[in-house]
Amino acid sequence: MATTHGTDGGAPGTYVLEDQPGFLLRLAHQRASAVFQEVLEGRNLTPTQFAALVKLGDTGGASQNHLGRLTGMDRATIQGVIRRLTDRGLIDNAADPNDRRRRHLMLSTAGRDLVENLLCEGQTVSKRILDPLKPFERKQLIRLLRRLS
Amino acid sequence: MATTHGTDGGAPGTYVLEDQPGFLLRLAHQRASAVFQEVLEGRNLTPTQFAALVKLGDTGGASQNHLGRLTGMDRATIQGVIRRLTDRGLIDNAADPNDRRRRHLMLSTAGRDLVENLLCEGQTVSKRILDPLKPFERKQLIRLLRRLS
DNA sequence: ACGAATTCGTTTGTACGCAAATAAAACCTG
DNA sequence: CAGGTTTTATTTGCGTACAAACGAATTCGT
Repeated sequence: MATTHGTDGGAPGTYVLEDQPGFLLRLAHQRASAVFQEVLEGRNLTPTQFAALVKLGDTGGASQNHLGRLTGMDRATIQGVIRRLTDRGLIDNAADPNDRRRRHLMLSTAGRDLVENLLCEGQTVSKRILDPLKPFERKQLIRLLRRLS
Repeated sequence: MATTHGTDGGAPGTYVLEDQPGFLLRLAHQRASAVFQEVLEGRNLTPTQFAALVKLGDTGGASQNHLGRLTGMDRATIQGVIRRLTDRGLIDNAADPNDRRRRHLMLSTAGRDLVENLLCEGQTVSKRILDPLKPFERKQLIRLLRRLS
């Protein structure tokens, strides 16, 4: 007999929005962003800004496009993100002498200090997002999500 | 010994962006939206618009805020979504006689026809999103995502 | 019944996310 | 080395997503 749930179709006329992966991913992402804002309240930082800062810390410096690839933002998106972080003095934004098309991005001293202080809160965000799951399920979810993209 | 992966922290100074659930959810959601656009190419419809239409078909009619709650959109967001769908003649948007604050929303005839034709493509979208996973993993992922929100 | 609190919808402002067009610089190839 | 292609960054336009403030309508407590 056909169940209402499951991913294998069900009855011909059946389409349960709440069971579709796209819909569930949208809601899960919304909740993740909400948790981020809650934990980093008052920091005035978005998840994408945080990602850009962390990756810039990891790499020690990158071009705008390259950083975008590392953090999953296209050129139009990363442009605004970098502009806002540069305006706040968290990123040093210099022309690349070797390739005048590129902007060489680095964390400023203030940026480096900020990231260092924020990594701990980043861990808290991840823990809170995964809070509804049992430990082994958290690893499962991470593993499955990695394989989706 | 501590591994580089896993959700239980790892070494004190370690924060691997690619292992964080928020970052992975953002990427997965981006990919899901891309698949949606690909499958429904030329339809000029977004995932949220699709969700609103489907839910309006399920319920047979709802107020704007109520529909927003069902589809995970806040008032400001659902407002624009409904306006665009109404402008395109897919939704009938009437004043509620019982409560003059509310707008009573229903699928128009064109909207009902469209949704009926689109449900099949919706199934295709879901299948394509879950394509990288084995069948039992697809059910696992859906189950875990449901518990996150 | 009346004032307070709540709900509904709108509007404004900020920030992703992406398509498409543009300009400048670097590259490749003949 | 000249001409075409590719890469980098910017800009415009549209569509979510959400906070905050607002007016209008309803509901609730007393």
